[in-house]
Amino acid sequence: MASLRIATWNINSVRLRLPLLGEVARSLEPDIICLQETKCPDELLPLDGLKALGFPYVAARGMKGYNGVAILSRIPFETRTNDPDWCLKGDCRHLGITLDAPGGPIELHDFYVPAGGDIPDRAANPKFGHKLDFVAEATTWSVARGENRRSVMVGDLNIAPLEQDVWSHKQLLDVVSHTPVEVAALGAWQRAGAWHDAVRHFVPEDQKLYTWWSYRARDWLAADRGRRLDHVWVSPDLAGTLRSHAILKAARGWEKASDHVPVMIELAL
DNA sequence: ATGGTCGATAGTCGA
Repeated sequence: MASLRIATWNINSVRLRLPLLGEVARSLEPDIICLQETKCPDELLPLDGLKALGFPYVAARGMKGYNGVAILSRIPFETRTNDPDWCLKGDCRHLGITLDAPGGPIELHDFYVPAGGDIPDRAANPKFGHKLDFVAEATTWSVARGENRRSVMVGDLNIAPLEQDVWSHKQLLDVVSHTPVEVAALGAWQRAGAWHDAVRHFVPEDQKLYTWWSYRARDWLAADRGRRLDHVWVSPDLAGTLRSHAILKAARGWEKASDHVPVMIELAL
């Protein structure tokens, strides 16, 4: 049995937080790290620094200022090239690879779903419409592709689907990230791919679970008003290989922290 | 108490 550890982290600037990425690598010892919000054009990616952390294989889809995803790996992979340009915006929110994993290839998708702005109304707020359109497109894409096999999907999905994925279900019903329309959309996407929630596999649904705490809180730890926005999903055939999970909450308390913390799952292949 | 704090960027925009 070989172990495969896949982590996901909204790093909120890969250039600013390259040292913290090293801390993540040392803390979790992942084989693969999927990043979101790298905020870095590909030609400015600190490639040597990333490789020096122990990840010789790197793929990135970045742009100036906003968004951006990247995948770092200790094992070889091929980058997928024909996946959709979501909402035809060219905005660097998805990167897919095929991993040369133990026991055969594994398809891995790294997503950064639009945050959706502040007002949960498509007419009043185009960003919210974009978010819903993005998830709907991804759902349609999943339906067309049929049931996933040996596939993993990670990322900042910017939706906290379960009541215990937010600090107060009632108080966040009208807050973008936890509105019923978003939760329904994410559920449709998940069902379309028959995806298995790999973190809730280990943590019962009646237990609070967060991966993000706002920068705006006076004391994020004391207030603990978090949300679970970052997810790892696996295809049904991989559910039985799930061995462990980790949510690196300590990373939120680091100097110059991202507002998201790394999430990791371990497969026994 | 509708605020608050970040990052990229060079005025604000996005989160």
